[in-house]
This record gives sequence, C-alpha cells and structure tokens, in this order.
Amino acid sequence: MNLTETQQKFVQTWGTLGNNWGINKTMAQVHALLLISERALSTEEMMDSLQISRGNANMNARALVDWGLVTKEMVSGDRRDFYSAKKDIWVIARQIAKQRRQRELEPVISALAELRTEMPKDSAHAEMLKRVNDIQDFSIKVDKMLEKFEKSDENWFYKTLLKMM
Amino acid sequence: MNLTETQQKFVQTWGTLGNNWGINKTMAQVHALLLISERALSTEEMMDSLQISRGNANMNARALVDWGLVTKEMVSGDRRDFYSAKKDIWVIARQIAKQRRQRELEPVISALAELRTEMPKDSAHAEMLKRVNDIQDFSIKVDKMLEKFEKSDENWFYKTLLKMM
DNA sequence: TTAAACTTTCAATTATTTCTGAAAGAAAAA
DNA sequence: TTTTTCTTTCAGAAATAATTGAAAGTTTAA
Repeated sequence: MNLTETQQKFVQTWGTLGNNWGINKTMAQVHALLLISERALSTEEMMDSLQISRGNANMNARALVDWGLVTKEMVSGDRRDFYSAKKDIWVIARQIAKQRRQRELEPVISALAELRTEMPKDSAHAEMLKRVNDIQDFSIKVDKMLEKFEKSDENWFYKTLLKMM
Repeated sequence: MNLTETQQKFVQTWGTLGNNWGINKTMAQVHALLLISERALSTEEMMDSLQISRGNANMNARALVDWGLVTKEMVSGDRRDFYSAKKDIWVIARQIAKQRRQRELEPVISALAELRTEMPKDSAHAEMLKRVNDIQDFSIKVDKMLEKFEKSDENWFYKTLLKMM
C-alpha cells in the first residue's frame, strides 16, 4: 500500500486528532491507514506505508483490536495476520465512547464514591464535599448518557439531535 | 493551604483523570486544588500545597485562565495575584466543551474540508472519499451538538436527558 | 523432527513533554 | 530614583512516553 500525497495527509490529520485526544499518534495513524484501505493489510504493509518498525506496527494494531476498532483476519493459504478496520463511523464512535467510558470515566466515578465515604464531615472539607458531590452527580449523568449512546443506533442519534435543536 | 489526606487524594484523582484525557497532570491538580479551596489562592500557596516550582505553578494557573476555568483576582492592599476556580460544574463542563471544540474539533473539520477539495476523484481514493465524507458529516453533527450544549443551561440538559431515555 | 515464516516481547534508545530555578521584567513602595 | 515584591520567561534537566530491532516464541509445512 503506497500512499498518495492526499492519503498521507489524511493519515497525518487523523494522527494529530488522536494525539490531541490523548491517543498514541501511531495508533491513530494505523487506524487511519486501515480506514482508507479497501482490503485488510498485513503488518509488513503497515510498516511500509507508515515507515514504522515491526514492533510498533504489531503493538498498535493489537491495541486497535483491543479497542474494538479493528479486527484481525486470516486469509486461507497465507500465514500472515491481516488487519481490517470497522468502517461505519457510528460503530466507531460508539465503540470509542464505550471504551473511554469504561477506561476513564468509571474509574473516576468509583474513586469519587470511595472518597465520599472516607470524607470527614468537618468544616475543613465542606467545600470539597460540595465539589465531590457535584462532580459525582455530573459524572454519573454523563456515564448514563454515554451508555445510552452505546446502545443506540444511528437513527436514534438523529432523532435525539432533532429534539435537542 | 495545607492539604488533608482526603484532599490530597482528590487532587491526585483529578490529576489522573486529566492526564487520561490528554490534559497536563499538574494543570488538572492546580484546578482540583482551586476547586476545593473556598478562597482564591496565591502562587505561593499552590507551590506549597502541590510541591511544585514557581514556574510550573505560574504556567499552569495561567493555562487554566486561558481555558476559562479559573479567574485571576486582585486583593486590594496585596500585590500578589490570586487565582480562583469557577465552581459550578455545568459552567465548567460547558467551558471545557467549548474549548475542546474550538481547539480540537474545528481544526479537524477544516482539515477534512480542505482534504475533500483536494482529493482526486479516482478509484485509488474511492474508499478514502467515503471515509472522509462520513467522518466530516459526523464531526459536524458533534460540533453542532457541542455548540448547543455550550449555550444551554443545566435545565435544558436535564430535559434532553429525559427525552433521550 | 527440523526448518521456515511469521508474531510477540522487551531492554535499550530516542523523542517528547513537563518541570525547575534562576534571571529578567514589571509594578508599586520607599 | 532605588528598592522591594511579585510575575513571567526560558534554557537546561528530569521525567515520561513512544519506538526500535533483535531475540524469543509460535505455528505450519517440509
């Protein structure tokens, strides 16, 4: 897979976006590459296209599988692993929402809940108590909203959007 | 401001969360500190509480002002700057949404739009064209949703949440 | 078996980000 | 003016994260 200039620019853009959102740049680039490829790619092809090492390609491809954004595919008569990205943007968005909720939001909700039980009810902690309560309530709301989104279909999103406006 | 163990834990938790979301850990910690303080704090107090250098305290406090999460306050008869965080979680959430939209989402939307105009209409770019179109459409939807959220009040959010469920 | 073709791991290296602290800058007080 | 008190900047140091590449591990074929 030899990238045209335009394709490289896309891969680059996606990498920058990912990076801004706290995602490894290479991981985002591998994802971009797979997104615009019409067939599944081997590790070798990813290494070539993105000029990265074998270890890096392998690690990031598997991280993407972990995130549920990419699937590993076997081609009969070929011993190599091939990777292919899910192409539906709604599926992708939902998957990312799901993973971030699990990995980043839920731990905070638990940590805050724990903090709440441990918190002395004295005046030194009065301000903190307010903040922790507020943030906890808010986080749970966001959590529920994301959960709903994860289970939704595209159509639901459109309808909700309409209702919102 | 000498932190109790519980307060330290909160600051720590907030720092970890921020870090996960691609935000500088210290910046998140300074924010947490200001969130649970009932009065505005001086640079010196932030340095003490978080065990960080003057430069670091100053830089991150000002970054928070940049993000619109913190305001600089002057106390008459005192030459020092004091910093105080906005306390309302809805205001905070909206402000973060606004900033991330501006800083991270809009650049991607422009980059994709530009890409779209430059993209050759040949078969080598067919797959990419589909992806770029889909992502672009989706990004604009999210952009609009965030814009709506930014201008909303707490009440609107609750109502929308209800409608969604 | 043994060899071949691939994948995975991980210690060492490289790159990036963050932090420090001292120096320079700015504003008020003496 | 000069001094004092505080803020800001920024080059270098430290910490963290990402990447490499070679060796070890696996699986299939010969």
